[in-house]
Amino acid sequence: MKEREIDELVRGRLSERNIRYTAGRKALIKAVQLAGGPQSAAEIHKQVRRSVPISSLYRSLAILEAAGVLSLHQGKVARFELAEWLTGHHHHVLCIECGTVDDIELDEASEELLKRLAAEAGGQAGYEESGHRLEIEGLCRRCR
Amino acid sequence: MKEREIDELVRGRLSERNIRYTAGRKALIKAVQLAGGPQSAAEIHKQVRRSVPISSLYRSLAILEAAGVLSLHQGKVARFELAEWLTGHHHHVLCIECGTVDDIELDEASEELLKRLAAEAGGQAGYEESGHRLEIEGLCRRCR
DNA sequence: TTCCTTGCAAACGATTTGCATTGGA
DNA sequence: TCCAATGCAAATCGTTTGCAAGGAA
Repeated sequence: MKEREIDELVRGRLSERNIRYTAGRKALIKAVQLAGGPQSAAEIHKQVRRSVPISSLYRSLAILEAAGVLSLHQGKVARFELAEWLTGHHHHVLCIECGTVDDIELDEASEELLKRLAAEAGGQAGYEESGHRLEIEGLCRRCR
Repeated sequence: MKEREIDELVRGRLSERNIRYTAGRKALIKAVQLAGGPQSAAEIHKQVRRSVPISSLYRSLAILEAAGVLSLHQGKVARFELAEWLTGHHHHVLCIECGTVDDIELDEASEELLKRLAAEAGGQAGYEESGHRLEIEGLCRRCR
């Protein structure tokens, strides 16, 4: 999708919600779009420092996320787990409501499938695959 | 793997590196192990507040991670991307060397497979699956 | 004795908030 | 005009560090 289209879609979504699509926000969206992967506030700020002060940057990120224009690829608190040589290879399920993260193990066939799929897709992207992880999002039992 | 075994493995790994396996660290490992999923420093601290002050907690987390006993499931800076209704559904490839993150799209068949696999596995874990993401790690072209 | 680890307090960096001001619909 | 957005500075939160004291090898 090209810049112009995204721009129009974002403008529409925001105006429905009485949120203004100002020059600063436009710059911010453009920076994220051009990056080609998830960006931190600092990285975005690097691209828009002249036009957007850091406080507005953070405020706009929060507003745009709440409006569904941006999505949070990973949160800001570090999370630790036992290394895989202690736990065995596994994946995660995350509750979108309460934030719980549970470990899950796939059955052997699925794991084999996934491994092959990851190696294949990684290869096509020009990467020499060395690992993969699957994160499944949803509502946990308690939040349902 | 049971608590006792993990304990021995950790003790071994640490002693090789001249790192002491103190009561506080043991408590910390136990807390992570019992949690069943990646834990934040705050969550771990909740379990060991009587015995481990927050500064020691953070220090031990860093030491244990460097020793390969803990692994960081997600870092501490928030990262944003455009929502999927703007970009289309996609996944990520990460270079373990330079940290680049690239978006990739799977072919339809693989995506279908993955979607089914995620819904299935999420369901078994008691989650009502609403999404999934695959992160593939490896070496990018430039780093190879 | 040696040196890793601890515990407290101070320092830090990232993020948030209060408030007066600006600017778009 | 009205209310969202801005910009600065102060506050806050999670995390890190300095340093003196404690404890294991």
